Amino acid sequence: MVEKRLYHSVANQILELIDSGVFPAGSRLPGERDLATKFGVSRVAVREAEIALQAQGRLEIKVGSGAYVLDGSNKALNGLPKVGPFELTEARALFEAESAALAAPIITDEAIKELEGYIEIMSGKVEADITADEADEAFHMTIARSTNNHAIIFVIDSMWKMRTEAAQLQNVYKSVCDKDSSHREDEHAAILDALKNRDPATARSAMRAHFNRMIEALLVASEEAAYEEVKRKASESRSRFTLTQQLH
Amino acid sequence: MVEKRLYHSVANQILELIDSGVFPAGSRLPGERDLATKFGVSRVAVREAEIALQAQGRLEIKVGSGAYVLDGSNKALNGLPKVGPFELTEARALFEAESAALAAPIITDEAIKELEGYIEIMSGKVEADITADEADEAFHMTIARSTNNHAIIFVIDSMWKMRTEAAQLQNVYKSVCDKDSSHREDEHAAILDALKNRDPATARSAMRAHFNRMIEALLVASEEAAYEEVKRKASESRSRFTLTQQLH
DNA sequence: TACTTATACTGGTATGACCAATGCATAATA
DNA sequence: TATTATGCATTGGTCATACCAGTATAAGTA
Repeated sequence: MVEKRLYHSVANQILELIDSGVFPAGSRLPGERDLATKFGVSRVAVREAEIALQAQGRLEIKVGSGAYVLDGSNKALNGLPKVGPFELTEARALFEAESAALAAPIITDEAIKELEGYIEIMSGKVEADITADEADEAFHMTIARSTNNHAIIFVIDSMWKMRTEAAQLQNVYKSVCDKDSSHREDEHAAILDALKNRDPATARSAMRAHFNRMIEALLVASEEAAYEEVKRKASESRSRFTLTQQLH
Repeated sequence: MVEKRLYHSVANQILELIDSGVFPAGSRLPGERDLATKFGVSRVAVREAEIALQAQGRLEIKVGSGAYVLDGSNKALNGLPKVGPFELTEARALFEAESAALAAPIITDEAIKELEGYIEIMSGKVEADITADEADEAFHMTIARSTNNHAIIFVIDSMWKMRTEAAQLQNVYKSVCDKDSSHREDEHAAILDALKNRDPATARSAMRAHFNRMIEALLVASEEAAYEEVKRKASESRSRFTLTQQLH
């Protein structure tokens, strides 16, 4: 990873030390002067790094005492929480369905046209300067923006920026998304259709179905995986989610 | 406002200049050296302030060129988006209702007890080291945590941290919350009751009703207000929200 | 033993210096 | 004249050093 600013690099090095257990939560970091010599940089760089980490909620800096490690086990590099693919998809199913329902009665014709464009890009029928995945995100964000509700827009945008915690989970997630691309078209078309009809209830259920099927695919993929951790999360997610499905 | 670190103060001064229109979006800030002498601080303090603002997405710093103001008209001091009370309550109605529905089947007895405690605190029947408002927030966050879904917990927590953009709107919001305190007890009791019965559908509708009533109160209060801006947002919010209500 | 005090830390801030990237005015060129 | 090359002033990035103000702990005192 290339860092433009030196303090980014220093911050990442500090995070590595924390995550590797050298400095567990609650412990005190070495002084800025020590870290500076240890990393071969000036004290300024260490200060800026620690300030950045403090802003991300990973450190608490006490004057005259030191910098203390906060429990950041549930936080990713970007400050957003670490979430597994199951709970992330579950949350999306719930929230994006409501987003679609809210958007349906008030979505503009321009937004509809935009959505049609993204679907074409995802199908690969037209040339575009964005990838299919980027078009996927744009599709969902355009619906969110159509709610005209900034809180909803922020929330859904945040969920797109969250990343899964573990590498193997992320790989499972990615492979599912790839295999999913065929279904994706139909499901997006169904969502768009409901929006065209300005039908909130259908838009909601179509969006739910979209994510529900993604969860099902995730469950299949995770059961094929060799990791117990993945299987445990799968069963957790399934027991909750199946119940919710029955309610709609 | 008391700032612990100097760069906080400097960052706020820079933000004031931006918000007051001295440096509009897209414009270039004076050099770090100029700002340092202007504010009567060292260049280090200015640098740290600009780094913090960059992390908040308010500035873009280009080496050799300068610091450029990004459009932050929709962002509050804490980095979260500025949202009006209507859209915020609307988003809460949607998302927290789903949160309650998801939590209902799996909420623990311990969490139920905790919720009962918060209700007692809000009613003023018991002494506590937290205020009624803090108990209110704790009530909702406990439900969110009961979903066991970190994405949902993060989202609902974020919405509690959002603040309304304009002072007059905030006052309207606050006064409504105060007048609402009597209803609040009953509504919270209804939510708790549904959770006790592990009934997702009822929990969802009870939570919706809770926020729906708050929106109604907001609309009444805003129509009494003298500001056209408030009235406009009220009508916007009502036209959307009434429709959504019919769907559940 | 209990309390005060001295001292060696810590982070916070300031200053001045130098480097590399940038951008613009100027000069050299086609 | 239009275009390109060049030089220099400005900007952010980094460093070394110094000093200040809290903090914590060991030494000293009652």
